Amino acid sequence: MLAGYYHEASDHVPVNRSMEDARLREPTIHDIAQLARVSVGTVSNVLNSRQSVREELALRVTNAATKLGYRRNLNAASLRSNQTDTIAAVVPNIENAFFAELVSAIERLGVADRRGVMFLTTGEDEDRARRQIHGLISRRIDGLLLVPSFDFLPMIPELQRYGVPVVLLDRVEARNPLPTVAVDNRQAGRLGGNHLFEAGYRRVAFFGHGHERWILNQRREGFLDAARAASALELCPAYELSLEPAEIRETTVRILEQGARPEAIFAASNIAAKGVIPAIQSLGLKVPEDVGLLVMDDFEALTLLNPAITVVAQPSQRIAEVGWRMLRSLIDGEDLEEPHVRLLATLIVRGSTNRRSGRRSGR
Amino acid sequence: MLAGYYHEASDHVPVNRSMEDARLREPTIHDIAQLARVSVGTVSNVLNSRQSVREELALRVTNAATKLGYRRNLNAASLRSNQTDTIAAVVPNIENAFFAELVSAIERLGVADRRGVMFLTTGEDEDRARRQIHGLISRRIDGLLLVPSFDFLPMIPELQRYGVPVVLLDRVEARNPLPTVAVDNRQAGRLGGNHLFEAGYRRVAFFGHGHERWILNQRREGFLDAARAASALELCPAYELSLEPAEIRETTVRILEQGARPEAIFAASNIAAKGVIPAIQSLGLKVPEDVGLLVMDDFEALTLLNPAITVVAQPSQRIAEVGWRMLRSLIDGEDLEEPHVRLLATLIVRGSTNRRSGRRSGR
DNA sequence: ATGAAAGCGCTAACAT
DNA sequence: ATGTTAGCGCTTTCAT
Repeated sequence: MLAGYYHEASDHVPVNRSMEDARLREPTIHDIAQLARVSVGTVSNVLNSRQSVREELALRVTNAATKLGYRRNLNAASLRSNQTDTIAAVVPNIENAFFAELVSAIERLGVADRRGVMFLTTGEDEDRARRQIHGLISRRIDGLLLVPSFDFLPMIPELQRYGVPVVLLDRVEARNPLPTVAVDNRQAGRLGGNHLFEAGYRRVAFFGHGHERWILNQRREGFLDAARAASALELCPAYELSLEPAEIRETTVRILEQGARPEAIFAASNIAAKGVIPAIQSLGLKVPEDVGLLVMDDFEALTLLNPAITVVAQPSQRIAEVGWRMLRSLIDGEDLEEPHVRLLATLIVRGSTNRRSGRRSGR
Repeated sequence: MLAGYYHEASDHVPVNRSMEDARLREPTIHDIAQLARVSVGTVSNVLNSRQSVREELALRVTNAATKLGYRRNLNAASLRSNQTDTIAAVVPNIENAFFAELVSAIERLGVADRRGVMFLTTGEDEDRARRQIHGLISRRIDGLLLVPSFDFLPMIPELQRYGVPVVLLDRVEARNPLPTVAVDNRQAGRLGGNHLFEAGYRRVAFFGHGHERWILNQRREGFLDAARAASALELCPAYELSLEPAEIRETTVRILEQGARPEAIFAASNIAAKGVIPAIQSLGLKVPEDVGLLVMDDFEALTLLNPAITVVAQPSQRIAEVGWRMLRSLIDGEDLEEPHVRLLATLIVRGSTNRRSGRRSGR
């Protein structure tokens, strides 16, 4: 044996790798062990601050690691330890500002928590979603935060088998086999409705789009709660549900042109808003004098419009935080005290629902 | 040896892991091999369609794999093969629509190419960026697409040492030690300038913001090229550079209130636009009659405004495609025929620069 | 407290 | 064409 991997004494060590080429190869804990004259076990313990190691040895190890420019090979580590320090977040897309915020918040949590985060989008495509999740299983991620954009039920047994805990975010129904975190959509609808009725609007049209019927219904119920409370129910019959994005614009135009034109519009999602706003503009109607406007889901364009649009905002940051905490509990094998969390939406009043003062400058 | 890894018959098959608990454990290629009565080598060959395997055996293997619900352990595979089938994309943030598009495009390429993509953002924070990249090295990713938002030069030796090829996107200077793909910012500035001057505007103010001085200068040079060509140079002295987003609004107001008010504004980035637009609104000026507006970098809000805003758009999709192709070449050990690619920006004319016809409805 | 050695699941080199 | 086996870099168990 020509050039022992360890020093000459021991002899179960590769021949073909001496210290010389440790400068060329990616350094391993063996290189560190050799340089610091300790065993690989000790190196591992020091680097992961696991067991108590004599301070002097620990110093030798960290010095050697720095000197060699060592970077832990997480693939090797997780092969052995069965954890990857990686969690994944799957959302429908990131062009939607709400998901972009959610994803950003999750990433910040990951950085703070020293865990890697893998983001994937499904593009609302079931097949792609399936492949993405298979990829995640192959990478043996520690956990998954998922905004369902497809029928994920068939995936549950597989995820379970591979020990991947899942927390569902945002698009979740009442009863769910997995833990969930979402906004209270009924409260959100009520919040928006109350504001409109309190602002003096009576005949209010409610527009949604049809990606998630169940959520939309919740928002609508909340809106109707508010209408009932304001005794405005009979005055606001003009609401429409589950329109496709493209249809929303046409429908809005049609409804705004009819005899008893709605005094205000509740756009129940940002996609709905993108149909409603051009419709209002195309008719040359002024907001908020001719028609009031309230949108659910904040996004940047709404603050750039003149007047800026009043919104009911989802607490994306809080959703991320609570979801993250729940997922961590599951990863640590703890039980969840409350597997279904609903968070409150908040109202941000801007110019578009200021009925009394009429249009004001953008200031 | 009490409990051999392998079982009695062939003597190298697990004892403590019989077929029974293969239903409980995560299945491995050993389980498949046993069930299909072939060797692990053959299983590996079939699953990775590497060598020619007799069709009957191949079928037995794939059947067994399906039956067991097998998912390849990529960590183990890459430990051995030194490739992870994963590339990473690092961008400053994803709230910026341009980066969101870039990231989405990269992910689509990843799906098509059957590679995992890890996204990370730096939040323009150097320290966070460093940690993110260390995390990527620890995961031994195959390659990196990076939008620099920090001084990445010190990271290059480390990335090189760990054999991670890098392609820089978007924010890149003239001479760069790494391959780059970006829009031709000078051409983009020229394109926007030409359009404004051709539309009849003479006194045009140019606003940028200061995150990437070099890029901004390029856009400004292009704009000045156009001014020179239109002999409008002496008529448009009012341009400002490198303002912070917050300042841009104030500065815009100040300049629009001065005597020889600019007839049009070229907002050289989407961040600049977010200062310029509220400024124009707050003065009650009408676009495009009182002042024309052209923005570099398309984003959604610009189409929702009335009139919609004319933009010079970056080819985010193309940038992603070219960057991806270059990275793949590097991963495959090929040489790049052209390491610095510049792509053309495109002009999208909307209502905000239609000087002659004045304001029109949003249709 | 430290060292030795087994082995995680896979690929690749080699043998047949 | 198929089987056998070493070993990737790490963690972990067991000795000491």
